[in-house]
Amino acid sequence: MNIGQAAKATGVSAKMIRYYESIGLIPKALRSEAGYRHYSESDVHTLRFIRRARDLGFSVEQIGELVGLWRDRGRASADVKRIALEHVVALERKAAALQAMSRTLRHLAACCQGDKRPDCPIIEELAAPGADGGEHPHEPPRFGALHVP
Amino acid sequence: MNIGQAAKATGVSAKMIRYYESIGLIPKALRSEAGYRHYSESDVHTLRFIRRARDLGFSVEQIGELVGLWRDRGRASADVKRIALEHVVALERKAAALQAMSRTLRHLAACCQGDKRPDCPIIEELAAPGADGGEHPHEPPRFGALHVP
DNA sequence: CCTTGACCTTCCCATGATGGGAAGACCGAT
DNA sequence: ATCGGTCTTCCCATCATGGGAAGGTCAAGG
Repeated sequence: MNIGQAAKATGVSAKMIRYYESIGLIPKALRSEAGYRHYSESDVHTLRFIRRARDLGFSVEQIGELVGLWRDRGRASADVKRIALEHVVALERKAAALQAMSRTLRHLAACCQGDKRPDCPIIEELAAPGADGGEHPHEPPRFGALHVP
Repeated sequence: MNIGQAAKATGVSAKMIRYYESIGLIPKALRSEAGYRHYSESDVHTLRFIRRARDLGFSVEQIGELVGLWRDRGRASADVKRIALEHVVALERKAAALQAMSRTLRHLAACCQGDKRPDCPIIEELAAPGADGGEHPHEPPRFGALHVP
């Protein structure tokens, strides 16, 4: 199977398959004489595994660990569970951060007339030094970056 | 005020202040003879506005629009509200995506013994072609990227 | 046999917002 | 004058992904 077929069969783009190979997430594919990559059913299986893990928001690094555990018949399910739960924590933290922003904005927007006049509590909040009791040190709430695919 | 002081006063790093200038989000700062950037109270005000907008998750592009509206005394609050509500929609969509992932993983993890044995529903779900009725076209759920700061 | 179109290869660049760091100039205080 | 802190610009890295160019390959049909 060529890379395009593998891509269609797994939902992982050819570009990404090559990328995963380049960073060592998957082993180097066998090549035809002409240099075309060739994929077996087993490779396709692995790629599907990877895609599902990506769909659950795991980073490539985490996926590497998961693939390793998947292959390891002697794995402890505790290791898998730990990775999963760490990810759950990260996901929920990020979701909460987004919802906090959303909530704030919805409240502000609810107070905004939304007409032709310029008065707007949203702009005022952004501009306002309003009651900024010690907002200063601005310890920026630390969350990791997230790419929601 | 030099860039370092402006950074401390606003919670926007000097690096980012230069970056915002380079992409035109803020006008080019006045320079001292030696080339040092100089910031007025008004500039600091703008930077604080920008930081608050970033804290609410607005993109730099949206912030550009918001700053424009802020400066525009003849603005229609409807324009501000529209930008805010579009952002709310995006935020909630992303939060929902994260929570869906989290929920799935939590369910799987709840069924995982988490002991020394290898059996693990998490790994099985990732590996399993399980009941994939037409998962095929893999229309990847389209969300934008998000950087939760 | 040759063309055509679909596919493959590698390589480079871009995204978005941010940080890291180097090399060199400058400023203020001792 | 010297030292520590600060400024300048420039380049590179992140993370996962896509775009596109330039060129090689393959299969089908003329």
